[in-house]
Amino acid sequence: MLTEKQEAILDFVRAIQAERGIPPSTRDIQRQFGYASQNAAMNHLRALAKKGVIEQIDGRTWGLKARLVQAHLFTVPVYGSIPAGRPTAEEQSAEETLQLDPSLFGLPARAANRLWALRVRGDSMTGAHILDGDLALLERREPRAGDIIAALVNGTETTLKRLLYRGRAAILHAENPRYADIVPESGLECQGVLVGLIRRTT
Amino acid sequence: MLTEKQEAILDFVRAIQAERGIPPSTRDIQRQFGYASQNAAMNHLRALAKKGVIEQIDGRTWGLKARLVQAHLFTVPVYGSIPAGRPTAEEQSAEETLQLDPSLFGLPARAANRLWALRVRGDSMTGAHILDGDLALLERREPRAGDIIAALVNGTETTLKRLLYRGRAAILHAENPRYADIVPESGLECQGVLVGLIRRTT
DNA sequence: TGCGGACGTGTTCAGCCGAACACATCGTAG
DNA sequence: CTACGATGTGTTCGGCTGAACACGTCCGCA
Repeated sequence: MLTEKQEAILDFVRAIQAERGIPPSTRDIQRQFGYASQNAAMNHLRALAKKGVIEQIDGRTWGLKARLVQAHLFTVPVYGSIPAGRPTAEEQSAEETLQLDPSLFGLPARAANRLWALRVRGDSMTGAHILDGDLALLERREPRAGDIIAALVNGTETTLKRLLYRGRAAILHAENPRYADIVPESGLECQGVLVGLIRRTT
Repeated sequence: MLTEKQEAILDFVRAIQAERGIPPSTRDIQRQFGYASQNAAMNHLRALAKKGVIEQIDGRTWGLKARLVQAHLFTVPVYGSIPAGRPTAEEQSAEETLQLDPSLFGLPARAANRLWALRVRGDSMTGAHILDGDLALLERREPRAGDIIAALVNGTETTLKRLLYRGRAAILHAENPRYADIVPESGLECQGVLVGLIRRTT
């Protein structure tokens, strides 16, 4: 979605805006990244705006929408079940959105735009103490063996499974003996790695 | 403290800043109040700054210092283990504090000062899918049968147990067969009822 | 081989911004 | 009566800002 540079710029804008309320000017960005020209920053801001993550607040100043800045909160989209395709930052398809303090899960600020949440359905992960109705917090990143990941199976729906390797073959293991392991035929599509869990018990 | 005009200006600044994140310029204020001179606004801003309700955010822009806009977040104290006595609102003894959105757990605003959190130790509640290291969110209120509660046993430490009744006698049931039920001798001291759970998996 | 996108330099320009200075009015406290 | 603070007007200035234009590099893709 975002290039590496664009993400760096976005992080900087977010940091400044969270700290002092006002986003950095193009020349602030220029200085921060050592650009010789103000236009380098301008180009990135325009690119970020085209991708919808920032906007021009008062017709001049480039910054994040006010709601996304509040204190040091992340705004995380919550999905019920994910239709085919990767969950992107398009929040249109998100059921709702939720605000949480990243320090709760020990997440660095730059994880902000890689986070999303999934409302867990079914009992396939009860062995890992993840229940129906729980809210799984996921980060879009490369999974490691043993991670619990949200994976796209059958190209239709996203499910939570533990990623294991049998030799070189990846298998998706349900933490419930009533469910069989899934062996992805073609490439494995990982949409996120579990980093946190939120449960409502009332 | 503030004059009538100053209060009007302050309200306007607050409104604009809440809406778009960036406070109005002196000329915005001038237009809003129909001043013929920008200096009228400047004078008021300087007066407000002298009284401490406003400051210069980035060396130029005048705006509110406090983030009075901050969503509807609860500040919840987090305890490791609770020493004897009831966990009160004194946050001095809290290990840390945590900010969360009450809507995450479907809690009404008036629950704010009844909430606290406990860092779970031990495996006595794994049957209820509550693990060592989890953060249990609790509300101080009268428990009902079947609730998972934080109870003070032996007058020394707080543990999480399920509250059951055998006839009229209350028993504290660990959701783990390796732990025996506890039958409180004297009155049962309930410090909170489990309303939510937060787990960090990384 | 050519095209376009990401990325970056160098420069100029019009507009907005805070700041300052000079000055006026009014009511109130000493 | 005087001094002062609150409230304004009118004007000017230097600095910062976003925007635009021209130009250049690198890399992947058709």
